[in-house]
Amino acid sequence: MAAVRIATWNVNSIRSRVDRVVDWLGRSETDVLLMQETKAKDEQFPFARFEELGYEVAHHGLNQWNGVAIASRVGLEDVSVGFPDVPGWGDPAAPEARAIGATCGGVRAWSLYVPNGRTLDDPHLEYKLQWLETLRAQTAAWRAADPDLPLALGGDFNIAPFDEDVWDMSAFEGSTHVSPRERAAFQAFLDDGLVDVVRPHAPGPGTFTYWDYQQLAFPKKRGMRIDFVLGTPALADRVLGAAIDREERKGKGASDHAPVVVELKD
DNA sequence: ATGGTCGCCCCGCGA
Repeated sequence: MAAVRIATWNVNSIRSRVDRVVDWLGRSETDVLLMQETKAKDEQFPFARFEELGYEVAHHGLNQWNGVAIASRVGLEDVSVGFPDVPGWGDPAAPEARAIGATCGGVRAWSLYVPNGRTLDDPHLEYKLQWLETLRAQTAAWRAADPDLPLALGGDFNIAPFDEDVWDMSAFEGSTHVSPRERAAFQAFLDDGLVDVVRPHAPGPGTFTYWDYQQLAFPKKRGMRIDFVLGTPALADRVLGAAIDREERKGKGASDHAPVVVELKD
């Protein structure tokens, strides 16, 4: 088999975006697509549109708010959802975090939608931080059990880890996504030895994955880098290249996030 | 052209 291409994409509603998503899949030679914000219940997900292209799909969506999915044409095994020990997890009424994992082509891949946090004084921010710490500890446990695990954590982290990851820090004073506590929660993954496998291939500043729909943010280049693929060393060693496909942010009917693509050698 | 939110299933709210 040739190289494996893994992508993560916050699609902002799969039902409103499915034509664009499957068109992109057909063109991009992506083998494993991690999707977030499908905004669909499981019974609403358009599985057939992926299956007819040769992809298996696993979806985890409890309500209209978020929902995550993995589409793979290189196998989809050992699917699991969620982190049950996180408060709020599994509450169907919670418009909050979702996670789904599977083994695809020998890589353990997770599609993550990290809680937004809303505002610095909102209880959802504490939930976000707790959720991230639970994920970090879980990831560390998996790695302790299998040091050579090729693991990819892909998704919308709702954190801009460095100043260069937003267009203007002064516009984010008092905001979530850039606060020291959120950045520390992200940095903890890096301190554990996980690697942002995209940044070396798509360096900043001004390299973003998300642009708000409002106020002409995209043409004005007012974006944020909040979508990431973090890999274990066993995965990072296999990275041939990575890119943010900002072309997909263009035009009518675009998601507000661009796909982030990582290519791995066998 | 990349052009002044979008998408939910509720008509406001979260992002």
